[in-house]
Amino acid sequence: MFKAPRGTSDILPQEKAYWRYIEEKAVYLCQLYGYQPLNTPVFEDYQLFAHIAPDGADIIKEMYVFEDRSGQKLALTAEGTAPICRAYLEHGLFNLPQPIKLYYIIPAFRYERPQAGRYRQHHQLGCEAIGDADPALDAEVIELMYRFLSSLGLSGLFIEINSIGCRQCQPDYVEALKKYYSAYRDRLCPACKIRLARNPLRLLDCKEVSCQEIITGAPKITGYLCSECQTHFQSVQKYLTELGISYQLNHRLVRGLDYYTRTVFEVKPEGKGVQIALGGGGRYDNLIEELGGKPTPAVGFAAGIERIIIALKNQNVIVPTLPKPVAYVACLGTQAKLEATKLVSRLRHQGIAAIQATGDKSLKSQLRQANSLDVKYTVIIGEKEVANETAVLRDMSSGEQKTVPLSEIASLLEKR
RNA sequence: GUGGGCGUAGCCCAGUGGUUAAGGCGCCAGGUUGUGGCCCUGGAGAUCGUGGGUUCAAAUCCCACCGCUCACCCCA
Repeated sequence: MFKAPRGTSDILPQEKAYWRYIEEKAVYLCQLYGYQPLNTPVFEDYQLFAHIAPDGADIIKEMYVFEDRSGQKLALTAEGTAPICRAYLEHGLFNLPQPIKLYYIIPAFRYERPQAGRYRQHHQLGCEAIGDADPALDAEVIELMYRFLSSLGLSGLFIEINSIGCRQCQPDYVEALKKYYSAYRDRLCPACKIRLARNPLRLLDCKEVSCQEIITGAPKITGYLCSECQTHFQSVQKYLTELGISYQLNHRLVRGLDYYTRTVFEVKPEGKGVQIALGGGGRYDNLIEELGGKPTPAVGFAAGIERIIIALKNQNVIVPTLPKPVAYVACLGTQAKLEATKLVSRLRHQGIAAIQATGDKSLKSQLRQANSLDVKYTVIIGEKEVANETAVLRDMSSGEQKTVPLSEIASLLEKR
């Protein structure tokens, strides 16, 4: 038997209730904040993603890379920001008044070992504000992300923010960090030895007990920010405070993707066990230039839909169920079935969700099915009703029923 | 990529070497003549994840692979 590939899953109707709920909230809030939908393809030129992280980075190694029949090297979308920037450039969106605000819900693919909240195909809601360096946008994006998650009914969310500087000041900090760490080289965990050489900022993120002490004494990036970055970061914080968004400064927060500059942030749910980030993002003022555009500042976030669903379940948030059919049309006999078929069609044309009994089931089993479908009404058409051009309309919760003219069924149901 | 736990019908699960693999949920059909939800009765549904091995005999022991899961790594 075939199974869904590892790290992927089918989303069954019951699960879809969560998706509907999340997507509706997302679409509503995004338009409320002035973000417009833009969808990018599920695969892109492989080279597009080469810009989001250094060569040896995991996210590059974890990409689904393949060649199509023409030999072009492609990759399944690994994250949403680079494709959005590509589309921004490709369609000349920089010619419109800036900033451009876009959102998307797309699948993203990473070949990694699956576990809770980490899948080979997952889905992200992302929002990007491109073309303006205003710290008010950083705050707006953070507020939007926070509001989105809390409006879903999630509680205990906490936001962490940090600034990782810009091309001017970050290198100074990285130097200082390297210098500090080189004194402890032999005490570092194996992973950190690699980080020291390859991606020193990630040293701060290490969870190894033996490295904690070293991290504590490490220089903090906030001490190395250039005056512009400092001012920017302070403004972001001021805006957040004014907006009533509470946040925690975490000078150890760095993000895995290469393109981030200045503001970075994450949202996590409180609770025991691992705290996986529901969403994260930051400013990426260099990415568009790296992709071949003019220097263009931008800021955005992405939230993981599957992770949000996990959090909703953990917190026992009740989500609205998917709509149920209103009427079930049962029938007895060939002639009745014909009438039932016509009635169901008429009901549907009038916007009344209706289900027709199919097969040759007994009335008993038809009603059983109606019951399990949780319909409000069952319409029963038998020999007698066919002869009289009537139908029995049964209210499934009260069990009351009456015989009415067939032609009136639709309008009777419409009123309820 | 590293390490731990697990893998019995659609779902939950009993069964740790020996006749036709148990139960619950769900599903299907009945409980007289055209009526659901409760109850009762019956039925269908399992190559016991896959492939090897040990043994007279394996769902039960061993190995490999696959998958699930948890932690690490990384990330949404």
